[in-house]
Formats: sequence, C-alpha cells, structure tokens
Amino acid sequence: MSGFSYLIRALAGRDRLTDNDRALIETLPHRRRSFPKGAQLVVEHSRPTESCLVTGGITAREVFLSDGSRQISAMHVPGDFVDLHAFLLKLMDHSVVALTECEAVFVPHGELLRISEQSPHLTRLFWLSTVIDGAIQRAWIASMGRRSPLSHISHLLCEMYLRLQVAGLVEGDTFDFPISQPDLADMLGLSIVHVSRTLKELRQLNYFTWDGGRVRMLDYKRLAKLADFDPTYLNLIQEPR
Amino acid sequence: MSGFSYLIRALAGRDRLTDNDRALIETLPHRRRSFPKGAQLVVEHSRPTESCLVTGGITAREVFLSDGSRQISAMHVPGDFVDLHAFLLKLMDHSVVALTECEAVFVPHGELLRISEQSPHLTRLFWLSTVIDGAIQRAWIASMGRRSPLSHISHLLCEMYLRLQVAGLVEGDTFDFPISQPDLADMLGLSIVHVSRTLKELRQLNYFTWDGGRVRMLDYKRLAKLADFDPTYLNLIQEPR
DNA sequence: CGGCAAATTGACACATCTCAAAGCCTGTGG
DNA sequence: CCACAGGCTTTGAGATGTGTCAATTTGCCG
Repeated sequence: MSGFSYLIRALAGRDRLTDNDRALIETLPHRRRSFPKGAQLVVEHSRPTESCLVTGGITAREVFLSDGSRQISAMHVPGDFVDLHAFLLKLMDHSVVALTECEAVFVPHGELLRISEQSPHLTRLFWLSTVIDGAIQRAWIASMGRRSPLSHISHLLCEMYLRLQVAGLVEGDTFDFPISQPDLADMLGLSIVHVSRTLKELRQLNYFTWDGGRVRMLDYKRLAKLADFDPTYLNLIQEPR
Repeated sequence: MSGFSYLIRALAGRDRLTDNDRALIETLPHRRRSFPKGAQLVVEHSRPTESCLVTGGITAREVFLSDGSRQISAMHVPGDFVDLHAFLLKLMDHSVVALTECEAVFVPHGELLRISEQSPHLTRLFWLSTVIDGAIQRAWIASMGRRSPLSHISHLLCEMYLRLQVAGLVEGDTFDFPISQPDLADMLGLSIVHVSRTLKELRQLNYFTWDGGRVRMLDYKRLAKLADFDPTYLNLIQEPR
C-alpha cells in the first residue's frame, strides 16, 4: 500500500480523480518517517523544503505564547496534507506535533512546484485541501467563541467522526481517538480541570463512550443536535473542482 | 484606478509580479457592486458562481448558531480576495457581511478556472492568499483560546494596523476602523458589556486612541508586547512563490 | 514493582455574563 | 431647525462559569 492511498481517498471523496491525477500522486518522490508521541514533525519559525502528509496517527498544529501557554489550532488525520501550507508560506508560523505515535510522508517542494506547473486539476485539488483546512478552522473559531464547552466537545467529536470516516478509520460506530485531556484543553482553550468536569457531564448523557482511547458513537444524531453540527464545511461531496 | 489595484498591491508585497501576472489580473472580467453597512455580499448555504474581492470598506465572515448567537471568523480589508474559497468549496459554509459601507468586485468562477489553467504562477499567488487567510484564522484561534480579552483586542489592532498598511490605508499612525462594539464582541467571542469594559481598561494604558471610528497608534511597540504579537503569520515578505 | 503522566475531585478565587437602566450619537421626518 | 427613534456605549449589581491550587487516584510503561 502506497503512502499516498489515504490522500487519494480523501481527494477522491471531493472530486473524480483521473488516472493521470492518481499517477502523478503515486509517483511523487518522498521519504517516509515515523514519530513518537509528542515529537514535532515541523518546527515553528523553520523554513521547510518539504511538505508533510499524515499517513498514520493524529497530528496537530500548535503555538506557544510567551507565558508558556499552548494553543492547538488544528488536528490532522491520515490523508491530510498537513503541511501543504509551507509550500507557499515558506516560513512556519506554528509547529506540527504528533498527538499520538504517527507516521508521515515528506514531499520536496520542488515536486509540488512541478505539479503546479504541470497539472492544473491536481493543483486545484491540493488548493482545495488547504481551503478545507481553513473551513475547519472557522468552525473551530465559532466553537470557541459561541459554543458552551459541552457543545464544543460534542462538535469536535462529530467532526472527527466524519473526518475519520473519510479516511476509512471508523469501524461500525467506533474509532480510535487517544487524545489526552491536556491536549484537549489546549484545543478547546479551557483548563484541564474544566475539560475533565465537562467530559464527566457529557458522559452522563450517554451519547457516546470514550474509554481506552477509543470512541463509540451511541447516538450521533442527538450529539450533533447538542453540538449544533452542520457538516457543510467539511465538503464531503464529490463535484468537479 | 482599476478595482484590482489593491489586490495587485497585496500580491506584490508577497512575490514579484510579472507584467503578464498584472495583465491577467487587470483584464479579468468583473462587475463592481456597492453595499450598505450590514448587507450580506455572499450568503451562507448559497452556491456562488462568482468570487468577490473587497475594494473598499471592511467585510467579515459570519455564522449564526441555532440559539441566535453570531460568530465572526475573519475580517477583510481592501485587497483581500475574500471569497476565493467559494471557487473551490462550491457551497458556502458562512456569509460575508459588510461591517462598514463597502465596495467589492465580483469575478466569475469560469475566469478563475481559466487562470488556473493558464498561469501556474498567478494560481499559486491566489492559493497563497487563501493560505494566508488560514494563517490569520489560526492566530485568531490562539487569541480566543489563550489570550486575555485585553491582549486579544491588542492583537487584533496590531494585525489590522499591519494589514491596512499593506493596503496603503494607514496615514502616519492613524487608520479608519469604524467597527462597533457589538461586532467586536462577535469577533472576540465576548459579551458586548465585557468588550466595553475591556476597551475602557485598554484606553487607560494610552497605547492608542480610538475615537469616531479612527484609530491612532501611540505606542505600537508596547501594544505588540501586550498582545504577544508576532507578525510572521501575515507573510509580509516578498519572495518567490 | 516503581515512577510518572493523566484523570478526578473539592474548595475557593476570579472572570465573564446577564439583566437593567441611563446617556449619547446620528440620521430622519415633520 | 427641532423632535424623535434606534442603535451604540457605558455603568452597576448580582448570578454563573471557569480557573487555580492542592490532594488523591488511576493507569500505563519501563
């Protein structure tokens, strides 16, 4: 199995891929690397010459403020071309960190440049993937500003449920999601203590279980209602782009 | 003066534009429209066939939750190709609203498609502009999660100061910024009352004045320090992309 | 088995929201 | 030119939400 199969799956969910598109992706020169939990795949203020794509595990974008506090601004699952941004931004404004043990594939920027010169269609699909990241970030902003912690966590779980489905990582109604409460707190913008209390409250509703790093969706519909969840922003529709 | 001069200025700040790039932009078919304060330029859940570019005034992206609350996830100034997203996303996950009286230019998606087929370089610059929007959103997420309201507002003012400078809309140390406190509250994720109190506290520091919709920067350096502001994410550097 | 990070709980402090009222500013119509 | 309406801004008081600190328990990994 190629390191690009998750990516191909994710893109194919948004637009029909030609054989040429597939071939261009599958023949991309790259190197594969593994990272332990907590390792940084890409470091803030660095100037990468390659962009990385998650092929296993869960990664996040993080920044640290000068008082030592941390904020996570995005989570990425297999198939996400996490660091495509760097191809255009050049200088990293954040780090990419492994929230679980994970695996990623690194593609030289020169190859991305070549794709952008040779295949307008694939370029638009790569562009699309960065634009979907932006849509997810806007949804996170709405959650942080206007959802209660209860609703915010619910929204996050609904989102991850669908995103992991795209990657084919949901089995029935369960999926691996071994995210710690400290990491969760840094995503939600809350204290660890409050995350713990909110999860307790949420568990009592029995819309899902979450033990041993594995989530089981018991009542997605009610959870989505509690979260005021509208999946439009995930662009889960296949259409010409 | 063409409706595209702000855009050209913004792009030229990030990479050297060829004569061909300029010509392609300047000859884009388009229509120009004006909007009163409060009008929606693009409506949530619609399926635009054109993308809009702000050429005057300030616009924002907004979403409403089912309880009636509103969150603003981005602000856009002249030169920002606000709705370039829609070219790829197809279905709007938010609205674009005029925070002040404003003017915008609408470009048909067919023309953007043509550019993406004909000019890889300009395509990358358009792509870049959506990726910078994403970087700004990540900075907003960090502000919402981990900055105090005092620091959050300071950060926002530093950001707008630099972004309006790019557009050439800062005169000396002052710029128009006629944003109401209700709108600010919906950006910051706070109540109107708290915004009022925080602004009062901030004014007492004398780092800036803000009367009659006009901001004067008195001590940008101290304000940036209070905000923990690092402009890296705005990509204000000209380099080959 | 031991050690360390994660998760949980309680008590208390503090930040922020809600509600309510008053003052201010601006544009409009008489 | 004035009166008025409506939205914005400010202020106070009290309720609620969330953070901090500290201690305990749990669970995992070496």
